[in-house]
Amino acid sequence: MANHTAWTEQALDGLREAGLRKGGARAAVVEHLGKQSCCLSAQEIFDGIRADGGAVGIASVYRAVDQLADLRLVQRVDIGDGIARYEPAHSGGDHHHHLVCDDCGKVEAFSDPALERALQRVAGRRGYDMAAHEVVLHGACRSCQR
Amino acid sequence: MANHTAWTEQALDGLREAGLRKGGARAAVVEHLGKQSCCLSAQEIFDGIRADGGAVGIASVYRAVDQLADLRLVQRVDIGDGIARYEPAHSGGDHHHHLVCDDCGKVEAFSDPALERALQRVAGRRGYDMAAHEVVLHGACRSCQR
DNA sequence: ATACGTGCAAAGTATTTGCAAACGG
DNA sequence: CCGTTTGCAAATACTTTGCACGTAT
Repeated sequence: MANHTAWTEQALDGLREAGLRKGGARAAVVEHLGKQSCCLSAQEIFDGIRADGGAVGIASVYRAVDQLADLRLVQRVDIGDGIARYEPAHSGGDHHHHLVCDDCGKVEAFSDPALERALQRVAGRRGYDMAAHEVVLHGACRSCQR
Repeated sequence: MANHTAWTEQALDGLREAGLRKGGARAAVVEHLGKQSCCLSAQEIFDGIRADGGAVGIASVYRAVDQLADLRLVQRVDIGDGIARYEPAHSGGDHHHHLVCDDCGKVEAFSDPALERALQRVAGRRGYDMAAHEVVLHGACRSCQR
């Protein structure tokens, strides 16, 4: 489970290979994302870094997640509230998607191999070289049903 | 295939049942959406109605799609560019999802029963009463690969 | 008649960009 | 050193809201 550190290093490596320097803000964003398991908005990343004593600008957070997304090191997640969220792109087995409760706003993660297979099949059938994909389920969670 | 009209009527019915009056802007949005098969942004709906000679305000378009989404008559689609899109919610067999080419920006629709089954299974397993779901595949389309 | 719907313009939020100073290699 | 990165503030883009007027029922 402690592959957070693993992702952090993989991300820093990826940035270096892309010819990007390791500035303070970029490193702080990578480190903060590496500590999280699920998706965070730019504002949440910004607040989190500040809470840890870091002094970054929100613009740098946006620039960092944008570059990381371009390099496929982070996955952009859109749960439908108009706020972009970002999470480490797990090339390995941690890959997951999201269940959103429209009632209480809770966001849960899930993963399902059959779903992934179906997606691969669809992409192949259409001749797509699939770089990423996103699945969001909306509904009422168990506790919100009545 | 001419269930566009069918959806239009279903949507107007739904609005009436919800106690909403049939104002000009709302009707124009429903009619315009009914003519489309795939997702449109608020701006595109606005432009389309204007092109047809209608005179609506963009605010009314946003209000209309918002109400239609609340009534589950339209599905909100987020393809990752920060612009919300909307399309008729096909309760029937027209249900589909989207393939986005990150290179040329093309958006294609697809549907896959195995995918739907996998989603239902996941929701059931987690005790979710699934109201909607969205699947977006990103990648390079056949023509953009080289 | 009266509450609801609409259009416009102003406000609000999330995100991007210009730029001079700080910094990494 | 020199080009990249950063933080700030201003700009932009999409969406929402306030309000006076129009309209459906």
